[in-house]
Amino acid sequence: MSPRTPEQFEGIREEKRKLIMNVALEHFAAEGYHNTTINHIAKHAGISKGLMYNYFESKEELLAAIVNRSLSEIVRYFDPDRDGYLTEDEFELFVRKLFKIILEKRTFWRLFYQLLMQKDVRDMFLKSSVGQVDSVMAIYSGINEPFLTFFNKVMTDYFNRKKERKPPDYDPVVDLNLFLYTMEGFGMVAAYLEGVDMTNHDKVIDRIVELYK
Amino acid sequence: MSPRTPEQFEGIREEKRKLIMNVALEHFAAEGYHNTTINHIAKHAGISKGLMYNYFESKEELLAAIVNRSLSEIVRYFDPDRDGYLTEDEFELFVRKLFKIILEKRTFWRLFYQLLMQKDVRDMFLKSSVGQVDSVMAIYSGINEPFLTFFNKVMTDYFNRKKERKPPDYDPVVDLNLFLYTMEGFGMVAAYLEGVDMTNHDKVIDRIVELYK
Amino acid sequence: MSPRTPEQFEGIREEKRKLIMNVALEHFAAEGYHNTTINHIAKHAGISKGLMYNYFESKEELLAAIVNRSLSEIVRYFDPDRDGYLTEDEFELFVRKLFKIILEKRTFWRLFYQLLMQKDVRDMFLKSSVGQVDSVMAIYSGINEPFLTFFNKVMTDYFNRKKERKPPDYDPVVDLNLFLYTMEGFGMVAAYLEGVDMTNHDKVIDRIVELYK
Amino acid sequence: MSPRTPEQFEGIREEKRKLIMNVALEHFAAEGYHNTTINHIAKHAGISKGLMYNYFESKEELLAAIVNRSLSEIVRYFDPDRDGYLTEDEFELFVRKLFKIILEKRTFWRLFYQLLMQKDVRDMFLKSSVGQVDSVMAIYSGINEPFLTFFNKVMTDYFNRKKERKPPDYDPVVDLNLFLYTMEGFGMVAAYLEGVDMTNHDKVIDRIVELYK
DNA sequence: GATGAATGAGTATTCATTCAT
DNA sequence: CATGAATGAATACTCATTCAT
Repeated sequence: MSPRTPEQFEGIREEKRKLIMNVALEHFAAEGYHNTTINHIAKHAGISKGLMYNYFESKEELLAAIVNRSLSEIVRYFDPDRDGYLTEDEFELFVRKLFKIILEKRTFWRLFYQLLMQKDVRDMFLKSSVGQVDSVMAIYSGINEPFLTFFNKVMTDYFNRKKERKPPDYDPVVDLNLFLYTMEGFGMVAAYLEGVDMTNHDKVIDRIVELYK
Repeated sequence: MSPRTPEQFEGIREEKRKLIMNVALEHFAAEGYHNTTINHIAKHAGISKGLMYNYFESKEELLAAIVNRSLSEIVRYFDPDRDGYLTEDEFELFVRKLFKIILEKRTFWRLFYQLLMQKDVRDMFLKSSVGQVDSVMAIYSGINEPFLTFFNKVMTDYFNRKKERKPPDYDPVVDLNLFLYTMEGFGMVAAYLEGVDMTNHDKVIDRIVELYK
Repeated sequence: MSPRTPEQFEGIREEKRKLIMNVALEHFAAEGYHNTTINHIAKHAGISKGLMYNYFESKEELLAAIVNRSLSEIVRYFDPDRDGYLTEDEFELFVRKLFKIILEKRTFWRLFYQLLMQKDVRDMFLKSSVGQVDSVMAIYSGINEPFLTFFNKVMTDYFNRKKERKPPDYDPVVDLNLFLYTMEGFGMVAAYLEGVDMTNHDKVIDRIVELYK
Repeated sequence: MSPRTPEQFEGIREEKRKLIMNVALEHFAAEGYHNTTINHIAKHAGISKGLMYNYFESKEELLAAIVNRSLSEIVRYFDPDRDGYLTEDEFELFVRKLFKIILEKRTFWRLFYQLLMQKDVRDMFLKSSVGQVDSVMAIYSGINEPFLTFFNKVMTDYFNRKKERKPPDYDPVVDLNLFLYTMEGFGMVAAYLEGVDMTNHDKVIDRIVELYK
């Protein structure tokens, strides 16, 4: 019955924010951003519409918070030693990690690809564009430019170094592109095919590692 | 001064229909289906809102008409001799054709991927789902089930036959999946990266053919 | 192949007008005035929307034409010798005629009662109101004031004269009102009850005659 | 400054609902259901269009709420001891009550008859139809089937029993029909004739009681 | 903090009517 | 005479956002 400390209040606030974001992610991913009403989210989060606006300035800001949270998480997930040098084994680890996170966070990816495809929403995030690395990655840039630059550099470097182990006609840029296409194609399918049959996706991963390591 | 003949009317209708569909495709692809208002389309097509409804029963029907038109075109595009047997050279031809159409119809694909990502819109088209072949293809099924079944069969057959030319540990299902992922990833990137650098995409195609032929 | 004479043209025009009016009546009565579109009528009459406006200046005018035609018909139907004196036998004849026409022209009455109930439509017809005689009759006034005045006078006169044959407490105004209510209630039920059971309506008529003759 | 209690909210809701329904009834009755726009109602109720939809899901639902409220009231009004037996005095009471309510709720009846006459609106309410008892009553059935069945039974029973007190050629079905026609005719006239002269309606009631008791 | 009543700009759609041919 | 393409004002309904309590 003793009055709550400021820390407790802060804790409660943080919990509520998380709750709202989780509920919103669920519905944004399932029904689409435009089709999900604030009312709907509030109701499912067990709070009032008004309170929503106490936690988030707008529907857009709510979306941004969700995307940023998940992307940060992903960036953290790949937080390497940042030495900028990817060994073959580190590459394999990275690929396997990437697949793991794609399959684990399917709900978020469903939302993410959806956003990627809608100009107005994309514009919220996408500020600058970057050369080699592609659109899925580019969306980071609005949020985590340093990571993207880093990723770009490391990957290009890795594929360039492969040249030594490959036939003379080997083109690292082509290989990098193919690798990225494959990962993205997989991501999209994994995110969107409802009952995606992943029984043999282990073999697929092995094959990718084999092809691009 | 003499009244218009039925042929003239038909001509006018056909022209206007095309005009509206083209304008709508442009805007659906660029701004998103939900964000493109009928008003906007009408204005850009230089007609009144009311006339839109003389040609299309609803916004949904307009979208359906656009998608059906393009998909039919694509199906026709791949209309083979239908002997169900894909030789290696036919496979190569098919891949090159696929790339060609992806790059030629980027506007449509931009719309298409967008639709794929939005549950409510997807539900308009997606009726039945099919085993092996993935989501991008599955959307055909609502429209051209026979083609999809055919495509599925032919591709599976082709990759199975490759087994003879490959090492003993070769797994055709894995290879087919990788191939599809790559194609889809490429499609998405091509459709979405605004100024996608396709300077070396010929080499990419060559490499794909090399990998999956 | 000889060119049509002006009379023939006029005849064709008259036929088309009738056709349109009949089709329109059918649909106005069944689906309601506001729910029946000009397009619908034109299509069912086998002509173009434009031509409709060659025959009738507006939807309203079409409705007015229909109502006027039918009411005139009814007025003509009751066209008496206009001596203003209704004998008991003439009264009975009149009642039986009234029932006959109600049952024969149910489609029209359905429309008529519908119009009666909608202020905006009623206002098209109803100009002046009249004392004793009620609303169904009052609607005539906009169209056939003389008939209504006549009807009013004759009926009042008839019921007044009945006083001699009735008990001392007999009130002709009350009786006239009751008579009119009954006729109107019957009219409404006959017009509106889909499969109105009229098997014993002969007995009902007999009884009305018996009561009010 | 303290937040409103749920009871306060409920109170506000109830008041506003009533307000909207009353305003809507007024306008529906006067201008017709189709001619009364949501905008119009909102403006006259002093609220925004949007708020309307906070209280009623649609224009149709608003109408249904109005009709149901009034019909329930009427059913309650006639809620007898439900012994199913109508004595002569109870019949007289019932008739007088009926007239009373018709004259008191003229606005509602104006709407009601109007609805009865419009197929599309009627279909909203009219589910099942019933034998003897007529259309005005039949509209109850969608809402209060038990009451209608009860009414039907009691009335038929009452008129059948009268046979004993009447001449041998007395036909109760005919008499019941006539009675219903008269009541309905009166209802319609009362509802619709703007300045209906009801100065002598007491005598009319007396006469009806005299005729059908 | 918390509520949900209230707002209003926006959106798809309808339909009587006009008019070039 | 005849057609139906074209118009535009009107209409029901939605939803993010505000705000009094």
